[in-house]
Amino acid sequence: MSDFEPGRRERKKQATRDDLMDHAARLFDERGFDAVTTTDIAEAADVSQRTFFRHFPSKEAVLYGHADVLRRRLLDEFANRPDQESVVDSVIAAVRAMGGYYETHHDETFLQARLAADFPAVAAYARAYVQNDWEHELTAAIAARMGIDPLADPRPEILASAAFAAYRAAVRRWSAGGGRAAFGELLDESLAALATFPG
Amino acid sequence: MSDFEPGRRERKKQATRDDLMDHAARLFDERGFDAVTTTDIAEAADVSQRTFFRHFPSKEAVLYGHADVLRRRLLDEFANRPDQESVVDSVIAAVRAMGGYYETHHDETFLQARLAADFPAVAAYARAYVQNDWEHELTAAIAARMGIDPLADPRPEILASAAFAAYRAAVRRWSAGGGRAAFGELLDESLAALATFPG
DNA sequence: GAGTTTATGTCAGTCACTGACATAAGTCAA
DNA sequence: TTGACTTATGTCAGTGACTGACATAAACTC
Repeated sequence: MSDFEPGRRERKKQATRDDLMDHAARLFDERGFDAVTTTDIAEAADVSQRTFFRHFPSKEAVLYGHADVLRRRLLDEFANRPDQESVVDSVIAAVRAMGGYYETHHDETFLQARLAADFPAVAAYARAYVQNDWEHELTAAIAARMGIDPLADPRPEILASAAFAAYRAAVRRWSAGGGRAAFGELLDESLAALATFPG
Repeated sequence: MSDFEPGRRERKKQATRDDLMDHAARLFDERGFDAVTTTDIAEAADVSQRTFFRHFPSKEAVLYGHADVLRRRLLDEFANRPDQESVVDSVIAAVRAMGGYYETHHDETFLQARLAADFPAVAAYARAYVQNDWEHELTAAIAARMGIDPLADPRPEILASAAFAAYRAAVRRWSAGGGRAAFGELLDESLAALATFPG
């Protein structure tokens, strides 16, 4: 299938990328976002600062290096929902599919939430790049499923945006509780409000 | 009332701020966002670059110097809606109240839309700071009106987020049409999808 | 083993943004 | 009017994110 065994070059590249992400997370955790420079991260991973920026387009991006994994979960789940299901229920299931990542990657996701709460630049990046990307892709998928043009009809965008608002509300509650609650349950509670909107 | 006649110092400060905004808009319009430096803007307004950053926290912010005017319209309109009106209708009216600004300030708002379409940093700022702020305030107002805690109940955030998704959809259609359509009508069409959500 | 591709290092540069200190203009009271 | 104060601005020096250009060595291909 698509899981080709990559060559040594590709493996080393991935290893460098993972190293950068790991050391960045550790340093951000220890000192906070602002007190860590991209040079600090690069040196911790034993590469040049230039290499850091070849792997990540910004200092914020290294914190969300797995965003594409979540995006894939979202879109795969949506695509696999049965056709007869309502679009809202499919959207709920798709966003719900992202929730599992918070339980299997607790430290990573909780660090993201903590830093987003403490550092406006992190929150802005998450909102304007990460979530915006997810929302945009989900909007396109919804429109395709509905057979309409997302540029002409605002409904797909509204639905996707509402779904991610529920997602953010769940993250906020989870983060406020110290990350101890089961994220999946909070997300379910939050998404339930969608099904009964504007309830 | 609150419209005190400000003193000369305050008037000069406002004049400097307005100068910065005007020259920034002109330069952005002529050259695009990236090709204008904060020093360019400061020099055009005949002040130091340091003064630019005393008035605006970032290069992006000068483009949205009137965001608080729109925020006020949003919140004032929401607060003035009759109590017996449904919350969704009040939200629609509140967002609708922002629409008039696009007609009285066509060049300014169209420039914002054009730059946001062309420069990711502008779009990110608009989304993560400007709209996020409006959305947050509207969320708080909705929660107060509903008598619930916006941190515990996701519904206010979902509603506010859906409303601004409709707003963005209207801006996108307006911008794509070269700003020639009546923004208020596009916004009305977009917001109509809210009332029938998830229609 | 030769030729090609590419991930990385090095270097120099731009520019957004900030703290510290000095100054002049505006404000307010005696 | 004068004098004390507040504050908007200028100047200066600095930090750090991010980028283009060029060189090199490792990995890949044939």
